[in-house]
Amino acid sequence: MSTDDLIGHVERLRAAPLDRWPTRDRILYEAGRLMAAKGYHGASTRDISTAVGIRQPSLFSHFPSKRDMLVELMRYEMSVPTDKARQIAAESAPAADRLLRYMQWDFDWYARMPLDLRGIKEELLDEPGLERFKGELAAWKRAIERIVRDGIHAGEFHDASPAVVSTMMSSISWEIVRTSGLGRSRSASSTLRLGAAEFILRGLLVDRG
Amino acid sequence: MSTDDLIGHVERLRAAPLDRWPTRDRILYEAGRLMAAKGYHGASTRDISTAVGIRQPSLFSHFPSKRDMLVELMRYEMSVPTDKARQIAAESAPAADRLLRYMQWDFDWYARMPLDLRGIKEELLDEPGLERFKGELAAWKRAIERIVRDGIHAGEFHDASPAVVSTMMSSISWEIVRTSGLGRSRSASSTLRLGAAEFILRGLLVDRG
DNA sequence: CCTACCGATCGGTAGG
DNA sequence: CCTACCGATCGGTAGG
Repeated sequence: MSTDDLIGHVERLRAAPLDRWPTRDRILYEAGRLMAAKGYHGASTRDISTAVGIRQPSLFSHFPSKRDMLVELMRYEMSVPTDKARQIAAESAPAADRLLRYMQWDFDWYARMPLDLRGIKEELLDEPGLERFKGELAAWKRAIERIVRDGIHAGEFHDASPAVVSTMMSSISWEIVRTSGLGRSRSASSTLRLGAAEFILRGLLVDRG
Repeated sequence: MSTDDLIGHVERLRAAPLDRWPTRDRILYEAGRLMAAKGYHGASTRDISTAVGIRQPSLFSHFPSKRDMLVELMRYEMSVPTDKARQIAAESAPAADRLLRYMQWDFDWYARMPLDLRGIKEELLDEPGLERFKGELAAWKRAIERIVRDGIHAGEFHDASPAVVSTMMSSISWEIVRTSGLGRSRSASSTLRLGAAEFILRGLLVDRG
């Protein structure tokens, strides 16, 4: 599935109640929830199947292995935002515009994500078969830091460290993953969403509007 | 062990080569490293004992259970900084002073930590027997946000969201845990350490010095 | 999507 | 700190 297909699929899931989701997506939902609570290794395939309401071996007619559930969640967590960051970084609008627009898209993507991505951690990229996501993570970072560097070069931004900015941004996305999502309270994360983008821009802009 | 004892113990570990550490600390070191790489559940007691160079059952003459290794690591990760934050928050110096001083201490604590704390995640607080650390996490947050609120009230700081500030700060600490420590490169984290404290203060201060 | 089942590995104990 | 070993649980397969 392409990035646009994944985005469209998420829209459809958001529009339907959980018990109307295809089994495959319900498996992904419960796998995400349990990996968030117990970690990837701590969430057993029996836990997942019980939550879905099927028997453990039935999982393997939807996914060839537990790892493939993780790979699918990783696409939502990482591949889609990386694609979006690359796309916005390549535009020619002022850096402040691009950075704000990306942050809004990013924070919104995670805040409205119907799957639970809290268990999808960077260390899992060391698991065999997940190495390819390391390249995507690096590409995301490169895209964001390119926007910051553009802004510094154009005199819009202070001479801040691009790495500090990308770090703070991904930390905030992660915090949004942690505090929002289906079934969790969104109020804390909505304060964060608005406050953080403003805070980051305030720290960067030479001319504070 | 009290907070001061833990701080002193860390100083001593830092001063000695790993192979001169007491077995108990070498176990903690390898447990931390492996939990960072594979998660708490993914790091088996056999993995840990092999890394230490002893047999698996020998671990249990140093720790009553695997969970107790986690509890000990949690003390370094959480109890010590919470104590320090509470202490600095209670002082009467200007908020900007206190905030900067705490950030310097905090970022330095994690940057020079000889144990690997990357596997010590907030979700683990839901494990049975670890609930008490939830209170410490809340106390840390309360202490930081009290400093920010003091600063806003005194007119030193903009009317920012205290929750956004504490979130950004803990995200940065976490990033330092991820990028520094024994055997990892410290250069990225030293940029972050200096840049982030400056960035946060710049975003807060009414009068940008 | 089910029942029946596999070999491997888990955390931990007994006893020295 | 060791050897020997425990019952429980793991991810996954066979065959319908």
